[in-house]
This record gives sequence, C-alpha cells and structure tokens, in this order.
Amino acid sequence: MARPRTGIDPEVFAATRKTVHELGYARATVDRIAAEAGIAKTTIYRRWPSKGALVTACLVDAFGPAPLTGASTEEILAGAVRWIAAKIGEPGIGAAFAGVFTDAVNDPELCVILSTRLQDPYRVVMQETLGLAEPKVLFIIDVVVGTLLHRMGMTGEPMADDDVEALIALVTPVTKPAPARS
Amino acid sequence: MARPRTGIDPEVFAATRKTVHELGYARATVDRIAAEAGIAKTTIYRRWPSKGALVTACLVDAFGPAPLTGASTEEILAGAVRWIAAKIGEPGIGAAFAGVFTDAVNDPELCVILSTRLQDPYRVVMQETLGLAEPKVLFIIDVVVGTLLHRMGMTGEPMADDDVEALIALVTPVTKPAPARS
DNA sequence: TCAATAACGCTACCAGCAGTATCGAAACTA
DNA sequence: TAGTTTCGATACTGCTGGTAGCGTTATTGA
Repeated sequence: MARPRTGIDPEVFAATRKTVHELGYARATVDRIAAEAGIAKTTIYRRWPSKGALVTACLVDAFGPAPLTGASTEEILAGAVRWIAAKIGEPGIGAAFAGVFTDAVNDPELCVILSTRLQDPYRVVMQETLGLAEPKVLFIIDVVVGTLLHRMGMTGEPMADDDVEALIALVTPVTKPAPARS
Repeated sequence: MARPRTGIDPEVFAATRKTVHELGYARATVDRIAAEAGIAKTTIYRRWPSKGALVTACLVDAFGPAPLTGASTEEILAGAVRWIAAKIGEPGIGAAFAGVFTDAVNDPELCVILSTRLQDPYRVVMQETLGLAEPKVLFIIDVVVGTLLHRMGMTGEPMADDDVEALIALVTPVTKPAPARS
C-alpha cells in the first residue's frame, strides 16, 4: 500500500463545517470545501459517493455518541434533547443537517445513507436505554429533530433554551406507557 | 391591455403539483412544469420571481384557508392538525413543502416569501382564534409542521393517522396557560 | 537501494438546471 | 386599423455536481 490514507478525514470535516457555516449548504460547493481542506475535489469523491454522503459523515463525526445518562428515563431523555439541540445550534451543524435532509427528500440513496448512518445508531441506543419500542422512539425523533430543524429553517437561528425546555416537557409523556388520554 | 392575463394560474399550479408528485421537487424543473402546463418557461418567470416562489404560491393555493372550527380550543387545534397532516399527505404537496423549505434554508429571499405568504396568514388566524400569544403559536407550528415534514422526509410516506392523533395529544397542553410543569 | 503500487493533485470535461435576453406573433383595446 | 401588452420560442449565461485521464508523490517490501 502506498500513500497511507492519511487521516485527513478530520480536516475535511472541519473544512466542511466551516464552509457550510460561512456560505450555507447550497453555496458550499464541493470545490470550495476541497480548497478549504487543501485537497483536490477528486479526493473527496474517492472517499464519499456524493456531497450529501460527505456532509452526513461530517454530521456523524460532529455528533459523536449520544450522552444518554441520567437517573431516570425523564432525565435521560431531557439530557438527550438538550444535547441534540445544542449540537444543531453549533455553527454550520444546523445548516448542514437541514441541507442534507433537504437533499434526501428527493434522493432515495441519500435517504438510506441518512437513515442508516445517522439516525439508526441513535434510535437503537435510545430503544435500549429508554426501554421503548421502535415506533415510539421514531415518533420522538420526528418531533424533536423535526421541531428543531423547522425552527432553524424558518428563523435561521437555533431554538432558544426556554423553548427547548418546553419541547422536553412536550415529549416526556410519550415515554410513559399510558399517555393520559381519555 | 392586450391578451388578458388569462387566469392560467390554476393550470400552472396543477401542473406544478403533478410534476412534483411524479418527479420530486429537485427533478421537477421549471421547464417541465411549463411544458406540463402548456406554456413557456418565460411566462412562469414573468409571474413568479423564482422556482421556490412558484411552489410557495402553489402551496398557498393548495392549502386554502385553514378550517379553524370546533366547540373548544382543543377541538379547533385538533381539527387544524388533522387538516394540515392530510394536506401534507396529498400527492405532491408534502414533497413540494419539504422542497421549498429545503431551498429556503439557504435562500433568505425565499425564506421571507415562505414566512410571509405561507406561514404568517395561518399564524395570525391561529393567534386570534385560539387566543394565544405569537411565541406559543410559532412553537406549535414548529412542532406540528416540523414533525410532519421530518416523518415525510425520512420515510417518504405521510404520517399515519394514529401518530397524527398522538401528535395532537402532544401539542394540546401547550394551549393551556399553565403547562403542568413542576 | 530500488522497483511496484496505491492514493493523490491537477486539469479538463460533461450534463443538468435556474434564470435572462431577444424578438416575432398573437390578442385585446380604442 | 393602430397601438399596446402579453405570450411563445429559442438561444444563451453561469454555476454546480460528478467523472475521466494522467502525471506525481510517497510508502511498501524485497
């Protein structure tokens, strides 16, 4: 093996985040990201099949493992919501997330990548940690992530803390067996 | 005045919905929409400033006035959620909505159009009918629309009825003055 | 030390799409 | 009939995602 696939990935991810933060997802062309990272565009396409896949990998790298800690189910969920809200509020992350999500709507291949690489790992861990069935966890993810992205997309700003707390209060009852409906 | 600006708008909207339904938002090019409507692309750009503006106008036309009827605040809200969920589930509507929303994330001008023409009218009516302050209504819209679009984008299918009911149960407490938080 | 090899940089290129410009034709008005 | 305004058709620009080909560099392994 020649030229070891030098661990440039972190630099590419950093360049992706910076470029998306400065220019937005649409104007963050692969050319610019490559230039920012100091590599050639072709190198990016040798490692990721598409722009969406690159940004998805960048998001996976940026999010890291979910901090599912707490004394109770409520605390664990609350911590997870605050964590994802903070992550989406980081420079470039929210715009990148909304961008790939947007692209994925009409790109089945990217949709699979997004579900598999980004959503599924967190879904599985949440099912195990919270002891909930898959449909409920999927519903919670829809509500939490959908709300955060909608706010981000409509206002351009991440959701304020008190609204995040309101969101936590909103989804907490879902974890309980009988959602107190008449 | 010559050639009366014949009311072709309905046909253009129908062509837009059909094309987006068949091809998705990204592949629904303005050329194709114009061809489907039997008019020239230039005519479209004489009436709407951008593709996003066209689709937004198409959505406004498709949604129409919100049916805010019911005996109580809860019933009004529940009816509104079922209505918007059904609309987003209609062929082409959900994809079009997700598409413009996506485009708007990195297009400030389109963002303004989307907020002004589509969201604001419903927000104002909801404030008046439900007797709620603007931040609360915005929060409800974020939760309801964000959740529906996230489900649509991730699965490609509209949200099932029982999940819509769960969503209604989720947001109903927000309308009450003291959200039952310790 | 010296090939062989694999990944890289560079340049050029293609295809598709949003949006613009131009001009002749049609249709309505007065 | 003359004037006005919109429409259709065509051609074009600019940008972007993605691909191809080729020379180059650095590492491996003998």
